[in-house]
Amino acid sequence: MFTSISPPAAQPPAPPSRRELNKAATRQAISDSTLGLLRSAGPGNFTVEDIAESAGISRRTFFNYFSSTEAAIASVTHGFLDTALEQFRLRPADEPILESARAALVELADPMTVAPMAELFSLTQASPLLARSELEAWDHCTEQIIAAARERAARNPAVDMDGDMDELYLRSLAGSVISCGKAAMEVWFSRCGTDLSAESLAILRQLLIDSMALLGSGFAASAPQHPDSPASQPLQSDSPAPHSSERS
Amino acid sequence: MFTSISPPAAQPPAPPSRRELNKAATRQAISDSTLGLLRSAGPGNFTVEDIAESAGISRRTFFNYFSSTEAAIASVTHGFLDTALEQFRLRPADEPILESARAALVELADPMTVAPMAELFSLTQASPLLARSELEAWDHCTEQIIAAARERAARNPAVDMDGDMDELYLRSLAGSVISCGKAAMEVWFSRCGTDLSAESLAILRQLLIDSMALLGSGFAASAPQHPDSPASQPLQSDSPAPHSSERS
DNA sequence: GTGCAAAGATGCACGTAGTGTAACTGCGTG
DNA sequence: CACGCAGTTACACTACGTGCATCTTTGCAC
Repeated sequence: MFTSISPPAAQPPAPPSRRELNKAATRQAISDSTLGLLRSAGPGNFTVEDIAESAGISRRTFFNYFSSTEAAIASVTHGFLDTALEQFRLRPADEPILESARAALVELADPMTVAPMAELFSLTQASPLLARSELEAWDHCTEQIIAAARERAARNPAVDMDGDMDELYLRSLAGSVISCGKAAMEVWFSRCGTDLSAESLAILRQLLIDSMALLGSGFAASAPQHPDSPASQPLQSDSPAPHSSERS
Repeated sequence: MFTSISPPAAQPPAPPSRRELNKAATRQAISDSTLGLLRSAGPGNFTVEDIAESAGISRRTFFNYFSSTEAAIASVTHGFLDTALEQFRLRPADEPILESARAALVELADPMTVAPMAELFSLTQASPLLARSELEAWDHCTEQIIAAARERAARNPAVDMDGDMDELYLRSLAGSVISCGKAAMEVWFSRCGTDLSAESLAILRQLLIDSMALLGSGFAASAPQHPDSPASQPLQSDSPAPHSSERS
């Protein structure tokens, strides 16, 4: 993937200037140092000055990149959710949102992608100090999904956007999707910890699929009385997943 | 509908001791002073010392009650969500969770209950500073719902709790319910602002009902193509709640 | 009432978080 | 090479949150 000759004009693809590079490197160094201290010292047991020293920068510079230690830590979550959003955005516009979400989430069950998240989960266990920025990250992702879904609908005149209903619909759906994805992640971690083996990732995939299926089925309109009926049809990850649209 | 609120509470029926009373009064004074400053100065434009002075206490005492200004502000949201949880908990144990949630949420559409929330919404508009504690409050409510639902299931041997599925089910459902309730509140506020008239509350009720219906129907497995079909038909609270389309 | 013990409020000090500001350094450009 | 600018750094300052010692209030027994 050589982006040929794109001097400094293109917006996203080719600004490999020295300054941008240094900035990215510094940002990464800060993030790494923060994670390192989180590992060695534990949450709440190190200061911004420690991070700065570890990253080889000044305390002031840290705040030029992140507004707080929590923000630096949450950059992991942001990166994780950004890949999900990326996947979501390049789904076909006429696809049901739930199906797009399912597809995007399943893409996350990849070693390189979940590894940082899994470690973050393990490091922030029983530490409400860090929960704040995490919640913010998920909430931010919700807003992004709303924006993406709205833009998708705008490009898709087939669905009539009744100005009255769409706002509630979009916000409810996006929030629920995020909540279910989060729930799947939480259950997965509580079950598999930081295990990144193929079986563990398969479980994660299935949990994500199941949570989306629960959402799509309206949670079976009741309690999970029949483990076979509501959402556990063993649909495997890469097969087309017919996804029978269950309308009422 | 007078819920016959007797002066003391249920479990702690007789602790009107002087100490408890003073503590409650101080706590309320702090909360009031904080809200007052939020009104007069705006978010981020006053310090803990200002609150303490306004409440007639010392700065140190403030921190004996709240860990931060945000926490003091979020006490409003906590109170709001606590009433919802209270309603949820006294629903019959054999009722579907979604229906219980719907009933509990509709109870919130009461002037005395929503008034503080509505004002908080208006005061914290465009202020991400306060969003953190708000998110925490909603998240805390989610955990409470999970706990309540789990306890309910434990007392209801009819539903078999498959140890494998229930965790994902509970977390997904609870998170989705909260997300939808939140979405309804947000839409309501963006539409009605701090209007607490009967019509406005009817709209809120209907939004809450609609969001739960969306959830129960699996979001119609698609986009809201038919404004009449997806979620608005079955239940009307007590007023037709005329839907007026306004678009930006 | 008086005395006592515990709970709570207060003042003080300390470390840390963020932020404004001005000086400084290295990269990009003419 | 020199200039301009993005980015870094040092410094100062306000505010936050907490530990600790002290003082005041409350509850209780006598």
